[in-house]
Amino acid sequence: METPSAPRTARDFARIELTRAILTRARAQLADVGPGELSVRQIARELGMASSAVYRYFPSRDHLITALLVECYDESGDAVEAAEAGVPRQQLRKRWTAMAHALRDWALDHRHEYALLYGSPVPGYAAPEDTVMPAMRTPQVFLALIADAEKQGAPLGAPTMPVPRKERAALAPIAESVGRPISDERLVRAMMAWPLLIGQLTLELFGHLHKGVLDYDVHFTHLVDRVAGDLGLT
Amino acid sequence: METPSAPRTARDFARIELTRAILTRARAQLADVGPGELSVRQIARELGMASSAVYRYFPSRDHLITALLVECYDESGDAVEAAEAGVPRQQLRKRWTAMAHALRDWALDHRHEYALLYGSPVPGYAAPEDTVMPAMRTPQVFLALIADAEKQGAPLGAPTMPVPRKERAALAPIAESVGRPISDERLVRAMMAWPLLIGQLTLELFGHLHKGVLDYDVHFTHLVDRVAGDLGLT
DNA sequence: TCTCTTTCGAGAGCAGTGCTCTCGTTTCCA
DNA sequence: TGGAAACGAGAGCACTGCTCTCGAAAGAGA
Repeated sequence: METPSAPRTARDFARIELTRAILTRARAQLADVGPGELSVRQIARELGMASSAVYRYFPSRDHLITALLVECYDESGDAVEAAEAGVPRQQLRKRWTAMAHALRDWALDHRHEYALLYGSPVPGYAAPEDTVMPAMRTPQVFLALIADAEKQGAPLGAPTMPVPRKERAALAPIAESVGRPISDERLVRAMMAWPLLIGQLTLELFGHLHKGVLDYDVHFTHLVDRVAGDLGLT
Repeated sequence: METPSAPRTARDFARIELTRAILTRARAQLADVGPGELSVRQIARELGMASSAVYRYFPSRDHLITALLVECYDESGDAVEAAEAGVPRQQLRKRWTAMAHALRDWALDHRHEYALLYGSPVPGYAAPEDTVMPAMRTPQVFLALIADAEKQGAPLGAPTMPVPRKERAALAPIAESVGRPISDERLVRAMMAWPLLIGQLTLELFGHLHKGVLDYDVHFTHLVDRVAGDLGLT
């Protein structure tokens, strides 16, 4: 599993090259079969090697899938970060809509990968430590945006209800992990925007909503706009 | 697959009994393995029959899973309907919180079943017609509640933004399917509450949020309260 | 440069899967 | 009561993840 810290010998190079090749074939396979149907033997076959040889590089199918998981987290994180970074810092609303639509676009282009990230956990429920950092990238882009809004003193949308003490306590660890000041009210709204985004994409991609009855493009756009208003992003 | 419309012979009775037995064993197996790991052979083994015999009752594993799907939709629908029906009609807020918490409770008690319903689609992406009716039960409870709120003239929470023409057009089919008048603004908010609910449950159950860092009980409660306020449920 | 150890790929094999086909047996219906 | 339909069991096919062994290749230390 572990890559040699400094590739020195020809063997080291061959190893990381083959590791990459395996991951690449796995990704390609993921394009049309879904994480559950991913086959180690098929990958080996496409690479012209014995299936047992793959296990020199990934000790099990689950480890392979885990590697795929961080790769996909990183890729979607890249897409979101790039889209968000392309907008001038003070245009908060546009930064939000850019990242939201970037995530959706990526999801639509990589349905099985999205399922791998945000669908039901596929292996024997193992979320190894390696995955939590890459998984946090997109949420962190979002929270940084929220912190910027706080810093700019962007007024929130119409007030709703006070944040009770218990909820404030529940959110405290998250507020702390951001490392920048965010008002409770703003944080609560942010903590509703994220599952709304994921929930909407999940319902769209997994087809749980009556197919074709809803124009997802315009609905998603409107939904993102509303969230922007709610978060006071102008 | 199809059950005899009127069970008359002993064979008919045996058939529906065995069909039920298979489904029951499948449900039991689903309690601790997840939809993807569901094994026809294992079910046959537990029932003391040859695996080939199962195929007399379900032509394929996917058909079995589909049957499981409608069963789970119905079960969660029952739970939600029961909880919502136990609240006096005019207490709109309580009806909402009751159904939301009922859904979450059911999901927490049936994680794999929830994954089957709202996680990544497990078979070769087939959502047969049989599943759409049961799948609509819970959303329909919710929409009926919204229609009741409209009828009672419950004032919505603080205004946010107007509903653009395109969005109104997109939602038209859904408004129509409800069959009762709902203002655009209210419908839009309802159409945000539902994915928020599903998204929150998905993130909680699939553990995509840093484990243990958030008290899901209190957060979910607060979130549901906020949605209630937003929907004008008092 | 020559050993010695580690790493590698390939092949066979195990236990499991979904699914099909056949072959007697049982059940029902006319 | 005889023919047709449904049934359960078993063998078998093609596939899976994974393990083990074995011979070859590569690197490291002398």
